[in-house]
Amino acid sequence: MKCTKRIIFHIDVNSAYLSWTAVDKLQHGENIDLREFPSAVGGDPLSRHGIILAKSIPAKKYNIQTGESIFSAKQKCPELIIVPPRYELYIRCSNALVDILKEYTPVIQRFSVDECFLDFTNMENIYDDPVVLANTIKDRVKKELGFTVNIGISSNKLLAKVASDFKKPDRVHTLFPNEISKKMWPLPVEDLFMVGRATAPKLHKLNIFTIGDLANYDINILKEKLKSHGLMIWNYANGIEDSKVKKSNFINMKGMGNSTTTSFDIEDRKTAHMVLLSLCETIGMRLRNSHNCCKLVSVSIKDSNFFHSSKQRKFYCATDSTNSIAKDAYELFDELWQGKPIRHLGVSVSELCSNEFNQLSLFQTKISDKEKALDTAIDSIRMKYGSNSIVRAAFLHSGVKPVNGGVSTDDYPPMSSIL
DNA sequence: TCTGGGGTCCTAGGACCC
DNA sequence: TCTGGGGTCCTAGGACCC
Repeated sequence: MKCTKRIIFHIDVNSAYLSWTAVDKLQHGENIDLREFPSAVGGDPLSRHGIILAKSIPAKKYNIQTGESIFSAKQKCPELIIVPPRYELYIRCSNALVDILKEYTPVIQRFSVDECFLDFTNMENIYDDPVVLANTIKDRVKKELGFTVNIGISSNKLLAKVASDFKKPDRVHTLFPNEISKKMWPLPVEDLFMVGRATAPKLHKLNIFTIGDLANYDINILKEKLKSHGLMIWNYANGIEDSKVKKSNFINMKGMGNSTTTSFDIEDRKTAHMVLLSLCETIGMRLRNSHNCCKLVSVSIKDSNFFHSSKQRKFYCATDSTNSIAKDAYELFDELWQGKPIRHLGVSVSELCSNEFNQLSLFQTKISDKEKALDTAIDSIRMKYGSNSIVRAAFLHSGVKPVNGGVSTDDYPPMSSIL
């Protein structure tokens, strides 16, 4: 069998949320460029969303970490500039980037809002040098869109992704198999994809500190200590990975969820139910929008001490009705909740199936045609006039947002944590 | 003024069936 | 009548990613 060498790019927007805000401000006449100052995108602490979502390169010098509280970031750097997140802007910027990338290859996987994989295998007749091509793309994005990207090039997705994480910003790096020992093995093991907060200390205990240590470790011991995860990261450390660059879409989506940290602790069942309903509104819309039904509903609670619990239940009849999902969510919540003050509530659905052949269960009553028509009518009003254009009476004067999570009318694909 | 939200996959224990 | 095991499904929790 002929074995052609694959050419994979991984494109990563540098400090995406922050850069996109910076560029937008410059385009709207502001004369300071946030990227040149210690700055960050962060939520509002008053509504208990006060964490750092993205930081500038100067902010990085103060050891400010994504995910840490704004409070602690300000202690590290009192002059840190904080700007609020703007998700609609990010989606627009992400789409603009992908529009450019599509001109170079149709084989694109959107891995998240700011990362893509591109496949250039068997295209050497069109592009003879991948590094030249990557520089062309990088410079064009910078010129036309105003933000910078890093591009990693290799023969598989894992190595391309590691390469794009090398020196930033505005760079192209290669990491082909013959460069692994020189460029990847000296890096700390926590720089490897899938070695996170829990795995790193376990590896340190085994005297593994660099990716090279991991690559050359006894695979049998790793498998014994870390099960299948041990084998996977050992393969990664050796550059072994062969997943395809796959077009992401709603068809292979496994589940969807919606959750929120409320601005105050919830202490009564009625308010909790209302928040659950507002979360179900968005899930129902997204299900119907993607022509899916779900068979499993799950509710999660984080109490004011940050203690998590969850409960799930299977439907024997797949549904996309907001009301029936909400009804199940209420029941699950009532069985789960111990009465402690609630900080965060979530609803998620999984075991999705197409809504075309909706099998009716013998044990559950049919969702009435009337209810279906109502969901559809509400969806179209919200698509047209916004998600708050139509609101359930129960929410009036309640202080609870009637629709939580917003309505996505575009086709921005879901993200993934697996290659 | 302390700690978000949205995904996927894996594991372990118990139920249940043969 | 001294305690089997294999398989599958369900559930809760945890790990990882962005």
